[in-house]
Amino acid sequence: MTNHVRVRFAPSPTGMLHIGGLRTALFNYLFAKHHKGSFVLRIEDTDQARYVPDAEADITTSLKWAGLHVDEGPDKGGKFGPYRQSERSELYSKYAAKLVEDGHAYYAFDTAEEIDNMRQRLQSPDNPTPKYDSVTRMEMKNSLTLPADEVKKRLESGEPHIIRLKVPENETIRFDDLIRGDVSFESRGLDDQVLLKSDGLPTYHLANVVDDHLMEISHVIRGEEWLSSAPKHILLYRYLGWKPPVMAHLPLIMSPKGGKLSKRNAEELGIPINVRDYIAGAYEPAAVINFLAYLGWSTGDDREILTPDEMIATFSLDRVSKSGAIFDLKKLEWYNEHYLRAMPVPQLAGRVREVAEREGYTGLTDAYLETVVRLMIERSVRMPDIVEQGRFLFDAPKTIDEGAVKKAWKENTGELVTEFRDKIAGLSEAEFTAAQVKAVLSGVVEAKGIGFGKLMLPVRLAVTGAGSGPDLFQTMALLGRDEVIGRINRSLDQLATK
RNA sequence: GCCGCGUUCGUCUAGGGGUCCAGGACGCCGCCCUUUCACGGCGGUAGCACGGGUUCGAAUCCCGUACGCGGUACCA
Repeated sequence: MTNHVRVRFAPSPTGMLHIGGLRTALFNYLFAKHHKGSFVLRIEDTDQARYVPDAEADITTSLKWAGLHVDEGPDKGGKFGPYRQSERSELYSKYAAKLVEDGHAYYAFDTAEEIDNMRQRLQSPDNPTPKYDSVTRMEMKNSLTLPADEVKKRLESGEPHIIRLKVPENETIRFDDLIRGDVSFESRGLDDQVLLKSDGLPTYHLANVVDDHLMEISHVIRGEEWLSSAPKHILLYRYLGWKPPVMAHLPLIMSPKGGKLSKRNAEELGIPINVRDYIAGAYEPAAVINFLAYLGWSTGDDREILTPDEMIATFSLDRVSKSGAIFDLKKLEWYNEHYLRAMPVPQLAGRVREVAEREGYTGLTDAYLETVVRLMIERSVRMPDIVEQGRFLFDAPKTIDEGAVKKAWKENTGELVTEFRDKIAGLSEAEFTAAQVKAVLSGVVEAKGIGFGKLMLPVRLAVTGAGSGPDLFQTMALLGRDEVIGRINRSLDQLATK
């Protein structure tokens, strides 16, 4: 298994890259890197109707963001290209024709209506979705039922047609899945899968088999939603005379509400569904990757935080679980906090600057921003929280928390705060340090013989507008004497007129 | 309906016949730290779906049931 491991991530550009897709990509990537193999990106754009022009760029951007670098792909090239299926269409029709020639596939001329009619005719409570299969194909319009010369005539006249796989009537198809072990299907339960569509393009089933073989893919690692069609793929490998790659079907990522994680059942829970939403939400890629890695996989020891290298070193498919994993946003947030706090302050400050400037807080020094980061980091989940939760460090509060005022602002509070203000006004800007300001406040408190909080809380309210937050004295020192005094004056006015 | 795959704390999981009256992490709860909040530290809550086997012994093996999920397209 250590020989020439080649895996692929093969998304179809029908929409933005899904978080579940990123997890599939991650597992492929980790497996490839663990075995010193290749990670291939292949774009499965065989569905003209659902094609989304921006999707491929989104996939590429998302993988880069996550740090999953591809060894071969549309942008990167490689000796197995092209890596877009739309650029390989002749290949598929060639193999489809060969399959027909060998008697393992056949031409079908049925219109959509005719297939519909068949389904309606055969539909019953016992069989709600009749298939085009080994029993019904003999009553349809195809090269198995039509005389050879008529088939030829139809083909030559350019009549729209498709190619279907001729699934054997009664056979057990089994394969060994690396995650699930021995899996078997009865061929009678399979339909005669369409291989080549009437637009001349292949379906996923044909295309993935042809490409995986031609690209020398050693392991197919994909979501469990593909397990049911795996036997058809096994059949195709056999009929084409190829050795199938090793299969591994990953457990699905589920919504806390049940079912596959999808836009509908995730976004209302605050779970971003597309990778681009994580990027926009400023999640830490390392956190998302660490979180995703543990969704269906574990190291077997007690580690929770892993660097990419550690993941690569430890990863193995036999430690992937079989059952679906529910997406836990709280755990992702825990990971995100962890990685956020592990980041060097100057680096974080640089990123905070971008957010701050976008909101109009310009002209701030690096030193200022770095202090903001130190003050806010312990109470932020994502980077932009530093600005959102710490807005009072950028701007005077527009409002003062009503509830906190009710609790902390008593009869004589105004006078106390006024006295504190007058005292700090006597400090020079240079003297206006956290320690000094704290000493001033302590002095007032002691002189009045009251509790520390009786004055500290009102001052906090007056300066930040909130009843809680980072250390008040460091906050005031950062803001500076004049700003603090200005805010206190405005708050005093505001609270006096109530 | 049929086919397939699953089922250990609320969640992610460890566990691959005795060392498990089941371990870790997130969450939740409590205490400590702090004359704010948060961080941090400490502690706690909580689980082998059910029923039959096999075995001296089962969370671990087998069968069945229930439940969940996936598939059942000229979509991937």
